[in-house]
Amino acid sequence: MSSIRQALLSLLAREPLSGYDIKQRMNNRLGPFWKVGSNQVYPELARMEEEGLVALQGIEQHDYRPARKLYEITEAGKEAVIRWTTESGGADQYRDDFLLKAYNSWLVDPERMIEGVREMKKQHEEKLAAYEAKVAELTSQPAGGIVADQLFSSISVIEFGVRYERLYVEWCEELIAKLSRREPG
Amino acid sequence: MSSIRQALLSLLAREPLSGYDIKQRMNNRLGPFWKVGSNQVYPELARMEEEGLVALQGIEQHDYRPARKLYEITEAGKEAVIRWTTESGGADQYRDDFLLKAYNSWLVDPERMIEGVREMKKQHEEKLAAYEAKVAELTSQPAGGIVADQLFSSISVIEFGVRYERLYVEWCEELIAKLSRREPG
DNA sequence: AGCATCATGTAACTTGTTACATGATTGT
DNA sequence: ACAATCATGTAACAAGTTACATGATGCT
Repeated sequence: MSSIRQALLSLLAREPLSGYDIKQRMNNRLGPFWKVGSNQVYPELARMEEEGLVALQGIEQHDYRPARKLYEITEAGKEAVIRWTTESGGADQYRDDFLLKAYNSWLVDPERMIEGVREMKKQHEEKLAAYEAKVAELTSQPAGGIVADQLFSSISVIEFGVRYERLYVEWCEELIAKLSRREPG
Repeated sequence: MSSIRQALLSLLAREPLSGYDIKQRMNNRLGPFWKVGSNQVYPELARMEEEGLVALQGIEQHDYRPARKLYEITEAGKEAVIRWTTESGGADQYRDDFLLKAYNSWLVDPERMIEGVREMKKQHEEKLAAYEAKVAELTSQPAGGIVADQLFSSISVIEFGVRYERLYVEWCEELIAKLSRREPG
């Protein structure tokens, strides 16, 4: 099963959404955790509707705006998400271009390399700040019932992001330190 | 520029290799950090040879075995790696199916979810052990000159892997603890 | 007898990415 | 005037995965 499909169903399991909503959720809210384009969202929604995993709940029309096609998950869709969520699968392989660049660090001038690492560090610091803000925002939200469980799940995931970015930043710092020692002078 | 191409060139920058060697290096040595199939390696090598980034160094023939086509990196190839390594690029987006499953944890029975998390934790513990062994192996290797720099680069990358797996295992443990609290009883 | 290893590759298929296309309105 | 936002989609291309194909030897 394709991963976008899983992502869409996971979002729709929480609330009815339009294709546009989904794109926003993925690119802004949880992004840059997962990015998708309209080309993936709309055709996949159509395919899932055909297969009965989602259903068109209705079409909203606000003034002049283009019509919003709201989709909701069906029972079959919910079952599919639950099945996938509980089924066991191998760990995804981690893949990052920048690690490959670090693997090539012996090839290039340390000073040049340090520049690149600093830049990367900065980018991850920004992500870290964004995730931390998001955790704070979600944590301060008082809620009960099913929503509390949803919040708990969301926070767990973003918490992972926070730690991941922290680890990345620390690793960059140490790499810079090590490369500095190698520098002539 | 495709990532496999970069991976192949990064390996060939260190020493001449055959397609088979490259596959082994990626799937065993550094794997499961990065997996490739022969379908990606051989055509890419051929393409890079056409473009003058690598050159056929010679063909080895040991007894009965199929001929080994040894490739070496050219000056143009080396320049391309260095250019790519020093050029700045956006941080890769992190993507992991299991996080999406965690995002759906509110949907499923906590006990079922805990099972899945335990399984995932185990897989990452295994990767952690493998990376730690690799770091130990590389650290104990005495070497000087250019090889020392190559070793330093390799260790940096695997060190990242060690920390990443450690973080993953810890996160799994905490998720299990949190899910346990949610369980009825 | 049957499977794994070494070593090369091809073919078919599924995913993901980049760019294009439309069209009204609100903000600069 | 020009860009951005809302909202839908299509088309063309690039990348990655799974399965297939060959053929000798060594191990169980």
